[in-house]
Formats: sequence, structure tokens, C-alpha cells
Amino acid sequence: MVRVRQLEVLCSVIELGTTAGAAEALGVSQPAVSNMIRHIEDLVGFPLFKREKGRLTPTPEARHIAQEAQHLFAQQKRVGRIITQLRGGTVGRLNVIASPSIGNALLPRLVSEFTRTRPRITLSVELGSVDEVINHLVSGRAELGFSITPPRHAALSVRPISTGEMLCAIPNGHELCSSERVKILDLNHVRHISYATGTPLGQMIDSVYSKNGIERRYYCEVRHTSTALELVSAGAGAALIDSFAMMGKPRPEITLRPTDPHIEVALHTVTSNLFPTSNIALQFQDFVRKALNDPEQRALYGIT
Amino acid sequence: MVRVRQLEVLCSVIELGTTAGAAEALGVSQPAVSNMIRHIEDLVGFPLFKREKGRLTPTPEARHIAQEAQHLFAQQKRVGRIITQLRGGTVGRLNVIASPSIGNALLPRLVSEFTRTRPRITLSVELGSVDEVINHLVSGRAELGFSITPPRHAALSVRPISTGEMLCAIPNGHELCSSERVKILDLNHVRHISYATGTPLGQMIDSVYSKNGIERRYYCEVRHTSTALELVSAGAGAALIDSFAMMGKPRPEITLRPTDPHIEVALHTVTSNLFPTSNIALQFQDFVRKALNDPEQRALYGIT
DNA sequence: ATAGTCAATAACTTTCAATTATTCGTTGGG
DNA sequence: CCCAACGAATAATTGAAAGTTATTGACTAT
Repeated sequence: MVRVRQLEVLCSVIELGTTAGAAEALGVSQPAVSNMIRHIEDLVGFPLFKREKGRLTPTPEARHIAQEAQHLFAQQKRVGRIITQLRGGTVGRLNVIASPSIGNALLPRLVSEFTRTRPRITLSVELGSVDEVINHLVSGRAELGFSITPPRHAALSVRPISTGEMLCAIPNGHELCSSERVKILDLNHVRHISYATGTPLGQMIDSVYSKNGIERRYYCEVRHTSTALELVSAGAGAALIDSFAMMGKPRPEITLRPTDPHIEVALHTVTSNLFPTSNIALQFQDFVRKALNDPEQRALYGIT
Repeated sequence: MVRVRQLEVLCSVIELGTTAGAAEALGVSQPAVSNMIRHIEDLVGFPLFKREKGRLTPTPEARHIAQEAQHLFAQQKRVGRIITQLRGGTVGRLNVIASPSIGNALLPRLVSEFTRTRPRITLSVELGSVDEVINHLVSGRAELGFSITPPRHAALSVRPISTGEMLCAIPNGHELCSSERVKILDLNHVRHISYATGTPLGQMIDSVYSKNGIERRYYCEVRHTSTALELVSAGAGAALIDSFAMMGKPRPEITLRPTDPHIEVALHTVTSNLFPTSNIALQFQDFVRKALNDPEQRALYGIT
């Protein structure tokens, strides 16, 4: 089978007209070209040039081959470009699934910024519960997951990338605004928006209550921090929100207060062990980690 | 730049799933494949396979590259096929121009037979005077010319490929049929169809007359032997025809007689020195030479 | 346990493309 | 007419890429 290199040399000689010219263009010596031409002629079995008065004139066959070879070069360049793009992570597909806390406000911002310099990426951003995160990753529907609750699954790798805390979100002017630090147990006495007992956040908060022998009370049950946030924003009451949910979108109508006790939460990235993680996914993971941990970057995303 | 060979190995491993399988398919050893994969990964700068439990799983990037590479392989195969076809002379373009004597009846037959075994050739068969033959060849519009009169032109190579003679074509039953050999000078006394004085054939015949101090007389002037032949065929008179014009198409209604004096004519092939002669043209030239000189072949074309 | 499968590594070998140095043929001024 | 200039071809050698055999090490299934 004819080599691409051979065709390159052939085309160059046809184009430039002389072996010396082709050699210069290809960055090799003249004999290299001369030998290559002879070698190709041996290979194809018919003359590609007419030697006359010390000059080379391409035969119609050689021209024909050269013409066809152009497409081959184009393809090779194309593959080369794609590899470069894959290396730079500027092309490909990225499927992310995230828990709503981060997925609702911050993730869209991060994704938007990430793709700004990588215009040829196609992506999908899915929101879902921890179970859905697990599902998407083990089935290969997503390459990268974000979750507060670290999913427990043998086929998944979980890495914490940032830490945050639970905050109490209160409508401006609410009675709780007066205290610098909101006692979690006090929420039982106000219009409290909280999470179903079965949910990870619900259990997290429940453990504070049960430790004190008190039962958590709330008048409004939601599944996602984003929903809780919207409700608080509408003045429907106070809610505990993880700090990640507050990132990315300024909420001037909401007052935030640290809680007592302090509850630390961590954001985890999740990847599957069943499939190799794509280069883009790794890059995005890194991008998010940097955005969440570099103070300069945090400011960019309005992270308090 | 990535080599085609490297992509071949990559694709084979992705397809077959194992280095050993790929090695077998590619006809090389397993370590060759293993080394190549590592080498490609060094080259592209990101992992193409995930090594796990002693198995290789391709990353999405590797799959992407492999997919693109398919087009590259297709192009390479295409170029390879074209070279094979060019070697066999079974593809390409052949532009022939011939003087009408041969071009009218024999050449179509020869061309038809030549292309039968080379179905992918596209061709053009032009008829023209010697001047037109010269023109087509020096301008590159034709690669191969056939002419009775050898064209005189510095940029053209002329080779005689077959000899013939002038014959007298007479309608069956014509008074001249009685003689075994027709005296050219006698044509002055019958309904004579002949060629313009300026044409090569005209000059050729004229020289016989002028040698005897007689002026050639004819009642019908034509430019081409083929026209003369048609007129004879229609019973319009007698004409001198070169033997090549009689080849290829049986004319039962015409009687042929040798002439006195005997005039030998030769068929020449003409090629240009300005452009390299294509492989196909050379093949066709050879094909025609064989057809005209091999008795067995001649019979096939009804050459008497 | 053990045989079998598969990838990786080490140490050479082969092959191909490239190098430098040189020769040979053609051509265009002085 | 000769000579310098240019271009192609050849010879001898080098270097890098791709391939070899032999072997090891990790994992799997019986």
C-alpha cells in the first residue's frame, strides 16, 4: 500500500517542478526526494516522470494520482486537527449530571464559561437525585456527576472537590435576621421550609434534631435546595440551604446566616469505573475544582 | 503529524478489543501493537485506553479518532485502487485524433475492442486532417494521433506502425473490374473521385501524374477517403483509397484492385514531446500495432 | 492451585527515510 | 568555446520507526 509520505513527496515535486524545490519545501535534502521518487516508481510499476534534459516532467498518471492524493492529505490533516482539539478538550461531547444544589445556578454558569473557549463541544447538563447521578454514570449516559451526598457504588469513583456549609436562608427583614447565627433547632418555631426525611439533606438535618431529642418540624416539604431557595426568595419562610446552592446567582432579597451547629457539606465529583472518563470530562472536573477553590475565580462567579 | 499506520493499529485494537487480536489481524506481533499504542498515547498527549484488570478499554476520544480515521483509510484505499488501475491501464482518459482513413472504420473497432477489457476508460476519438492532428497533439488536447502523412513538427514524435498501399475502389461490375491491376493514369478516363490537390493524398497521387506529364482529372473532389469510399459504394465512380480505409468494415459492393504504379502508404502514430505520453496512450498504440501486424489479429478485424 | 489469557517490558533486528558527498548532463552567459 | 550554475542521480552511511523473540506480571476461570 502506498504511503502518505510518498504521495506528499510526489505532489510536492509535481507542484514545484524540481526535486530541489520539493526538497526545500518538505524540509529534506534533494537526494531524499530523488530516491523517494524512484522508490515510488518501483512501487507503482510505471514511470511517474519523464526524464528529459535533466528535468522532470510529470506523466498524466502522476498528475492523476497527485490529484487524488489531495483528498487523502485533507483527511489526514482533519484527523490531526481533531486530535489537537481532543487534546485541548475543545471538541467532543460532555454529559454531566448534577444534584440540583449545584446544578441549578452554579453549574450553568460554569458550563457556560467552560464552553466559551471550547465552542465545538456539545453537551448535556442533567439534574437529578443521587440515585439518578448513580444511574447515569453506571449506564454511561453521563461521564461526570456532581453531588453533595457521596454516592456509594462500587463502580463509581467519588472525589471531594470543595467544601461548603449549610446556611440559613431567610427573607430580608425576617425575625431571624437579627441573630448573627441561626440555631437550627429554632427553625421549628418559624415557617420552616425543609427536605423530606428520606433525602440526604433531610437526614443530615434530622441528625442534628435527633441528637437533641427533638423532632424536626416544617410546614413545607421540598426535595431540592433550589426549590427551597425559590420559596425563601418569595418570602415563604426560612430554609437551610447548602452554600453551593447560593453560588452563581446573587439573591439580594435573601439574608444568609451561618447555622448553629455548623454543618459542613462537601461537593463531590463522580466518575464511572466502568467506562474510561473522557478527556473533556476530566478537564471540566478540573475547571470546576479551580473555580470553586481559587479565590480569584470564586469572585468571578459571585461566590461568597 | 499522526501516521496512517498508527491509526490503523489504534482502530484495530478498538475493533478487536485486544492487542493480541489486533496483532493477528494486522499480521504483526503483539508487542508491536502494544508499543505502538503507547507511542501514540505519548504522541497525542492523552490516554487512549484505560488499563484495568489487564484489559484495554478505549476512551471516548480514542473512539472519536478511530471514527474519523475510517475516512482516511477509505481515501488511502482509493488512491491505491487508482494506482492499480493506472498500472493496468484500466482507468483514465485517452484522447485520440486520427486521420479519417483509419479513423472512420477501423479505429472505432479497435477502440471498442480496447475498451472492452478496460471498462473504466473514458475516451475521445477525434477525426481530423494532418494539421488538426498536429494541433491537437501540441496543444495537449490529444495524447495520441494516427496519420498516414507523417506530420512534420519538432515537438512531435512520429512512428510508422504499419504499411499499406493505395488501392483502387470500384463499384462491382464497373468496367475497370476486368483488369487485375488498375493503371492510375487510366482513372482520368472514368468517373474519377479524388482528393483536393492540397491534401496529402492528392499530392501523393499528383506526383504519379506529374511524373508522366499528365494532369490528374476527376469529376468529384473529396477531402477524405471515407467520403470517397461512400461515393464508390453508392456507385458514383472509382477512387483511389488507402488500404487502411478499407479495414474494419467489409464492403461487398466494392471491388478492390491494386494499382499501377504501386503506391505504398504507411500509418504513423504521433505523440507529443511537450507532454509525457500517458500509459494508456502507449498501451493503445501497442494494441493498434499488434492488431495491424499480427495476421491472426488482422483476420479478427476483417483486414484483407 | 493452576493453566490460560492478555498486556507490558526488555533487548535486538530490520526497514525505510534521511543524511553528506559526489557525479553527470544540460544550459546560459562571458 | 569554455565554464559556472543548476538540476537529477548515485553511493555510502546514519538514524529513527516499527517490528522481532523472549519473558514477566496481572488477572480469570476451572
